[in-house]
Amino acid sequence: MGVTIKDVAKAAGVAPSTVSRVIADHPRISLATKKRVKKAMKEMGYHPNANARSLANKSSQSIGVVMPAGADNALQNPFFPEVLRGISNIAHSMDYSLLLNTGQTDEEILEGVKRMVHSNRTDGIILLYSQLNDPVVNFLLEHNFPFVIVGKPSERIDEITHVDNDNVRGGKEITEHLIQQGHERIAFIGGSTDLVVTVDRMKGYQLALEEAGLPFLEEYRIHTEFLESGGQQAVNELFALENPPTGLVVTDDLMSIGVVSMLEKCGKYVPEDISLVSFNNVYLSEITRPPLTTVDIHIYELGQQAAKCLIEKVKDKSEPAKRVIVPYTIQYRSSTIERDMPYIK
Amino acid sequence: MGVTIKDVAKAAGVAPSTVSRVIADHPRISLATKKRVKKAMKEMGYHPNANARSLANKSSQSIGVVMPAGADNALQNPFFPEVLRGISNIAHSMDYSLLLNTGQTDEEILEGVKRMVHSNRTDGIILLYSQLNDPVVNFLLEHNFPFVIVGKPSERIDEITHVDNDNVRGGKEITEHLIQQGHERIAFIGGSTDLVVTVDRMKGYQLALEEAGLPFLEEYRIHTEFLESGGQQAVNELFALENPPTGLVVTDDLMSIGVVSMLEKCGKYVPEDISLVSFNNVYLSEITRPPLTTVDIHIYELGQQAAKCLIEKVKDKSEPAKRVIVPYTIQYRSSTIERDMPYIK
DNA sequence: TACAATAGAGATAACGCTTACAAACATAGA
DNA sequence: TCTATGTTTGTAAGCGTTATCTCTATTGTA
Repeated sequence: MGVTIKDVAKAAGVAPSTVSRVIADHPRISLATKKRVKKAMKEMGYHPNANARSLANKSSQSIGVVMPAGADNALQNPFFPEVLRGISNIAHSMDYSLLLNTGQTDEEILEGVKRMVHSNRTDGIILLYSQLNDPVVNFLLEHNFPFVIVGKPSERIDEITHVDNDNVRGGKEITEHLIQQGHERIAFIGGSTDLVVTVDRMKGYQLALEEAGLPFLEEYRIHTEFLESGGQQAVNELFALENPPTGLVVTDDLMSIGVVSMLEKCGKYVPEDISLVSFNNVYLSEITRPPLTTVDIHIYELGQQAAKCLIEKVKDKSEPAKRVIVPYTIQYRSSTIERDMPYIK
Repeated sequence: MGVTIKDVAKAAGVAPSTVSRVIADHPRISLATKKRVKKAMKEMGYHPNANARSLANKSSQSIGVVMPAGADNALQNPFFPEVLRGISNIAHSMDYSLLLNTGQTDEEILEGVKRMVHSNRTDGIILLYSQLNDPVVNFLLEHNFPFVIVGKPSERIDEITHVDNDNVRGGKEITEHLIQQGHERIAFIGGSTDLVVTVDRMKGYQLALEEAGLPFLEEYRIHTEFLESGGQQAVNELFALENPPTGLVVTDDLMSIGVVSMLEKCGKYVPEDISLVSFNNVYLSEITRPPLTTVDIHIYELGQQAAKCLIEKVKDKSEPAKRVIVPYTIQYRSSTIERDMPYIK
């Protein structure tokens, strides 16, 4: 149905291989024929067939993007469309297509990745999450298939190209902000400890506490997804403590919104009764009430960098594993407030 | 590098075509050889090359998904990951891949779609938005390329398969809820009128007002993106009116959160001072404060249906244009409150 | 002037798979 | 025994590109 390279060749009075060379912008081709062929291509509305190209080239000019498994609402996090935008931006500018992979379960994801890789549909893969002992990572590593992780690999970190923020430092700095405002009882609310990002941010939180000589208390740590009503209960318990916290470090803006809401149910207001700091700086954190003081991790750029790294790696398989740290900035807004009450033993 | 069909054929002592037939589950193949070939495939770790397949088949077993242009924050709307999940679910189960297309501008989008179509990389396309006079739609229509719209086409509606909610009725019903609660001065806040969904929901709003004998006032309608600070100003103006509204119909949960926040800046609280109803029922609308009374449009199912329709259409091009209406439900939560104050002329 | 070097373009063989079409084989009916 | 019929498999020609090799002019050099 479509116009093929042969049709163009015939029309331009050259051989198919010549047309191919024109497409590839081969140097050994005279300006005259180049023009003639290009004209013919335009006139006939010729567009190369990507599948044929991929077959001959053994390269698909497309990169796979893997979202975490989510039967739950985690995927509703604006983080994902935003990284996608960043990735898409670079991919587009480099003439790569995006192949998306999602799934309800980890097995489904793995299966999808296997398909992508084995079927030669993609040249490389970007993982939009990083969790402990991920079979997908192992698979990719085993097959020596180019991939990059957005986030920090949970193991074999030196072998895996990844783009990340310095979440430990970010966690530390944002916690310090709370400390500087006079808070001494600061709790931590984060997602699953299987997620590397949670662990890192908590490390930063711990570091800040230690440096300030504040205790790092077990009962001040909550790990929840806020999908189950368990979240509410955990928060309740936190404030039923003898010495409830006055400051909260929450690892995600979306989660923060849930927390603010839960607190209010208990009659606690942010920031009047309790200060809260958060991570990601999605659009929401600006329009919610109160606007959140949050670590802006520059999601869009994370995506861009990931795409860049991957394409480099795809073009030259011998490219060594790299680590790109996208600097964060802190958005100071109004979810925290000065506090001078001293720490009560 | 990879194992090819020939390798398997040799190993199993059959011809390549036989292997191919085994893959395709061709009926005219003896159980014995089928087993033998399958065993060989497994042992050698054979996986068909998708590009070669697509080339021979003239079908790529993959569907393109087009997100709206967004240099702005509109894409951070949880709507998108959610439809994607729905689409992905069906696609996966039917062994289709997902090709994603985004872009900063409308031109970029169009260009991307053209590439997808011309390069034979995709068998069909799902549009995740519907706007007035969309060049993408025209292009697809012109080329008679299978596609479906999530939403309502702005024109040639009978020629375009689309899956949508009854947004007019939804708009009407949710507005009626406000009216039943005694509200008589109800304003409307929505996105651009270029978006069909905005128009439809507004129509429903208007219908409800008219049926209840309430006036449909120009000054009660705001169209904004809430990205520009213009949003704040518009809301200010609304409440500077002689008779400010006591009820608000907002076309999107994300927008609602912005509105609630803006109102609070003006010292107005939802639902105490003003009731608010909304659309979409994303996860956020449940965890925000107050939890929003909102029209649940079943985003996930929209995605599923769209994928199903597209795949049908792809498999049989002569499939007529269809219209699938996913029923909505209303989530009553606590962003509205009874009001008995009568309408003041 | 002769001969190597080189630029420009054609022929042809992959790339891995599908699919008529043909061939081989077995079975049954005459 | 021989043809007719049906089942199972093989052969080979694409699908649309790219890459390699070859051939012919043309240019430069001794």
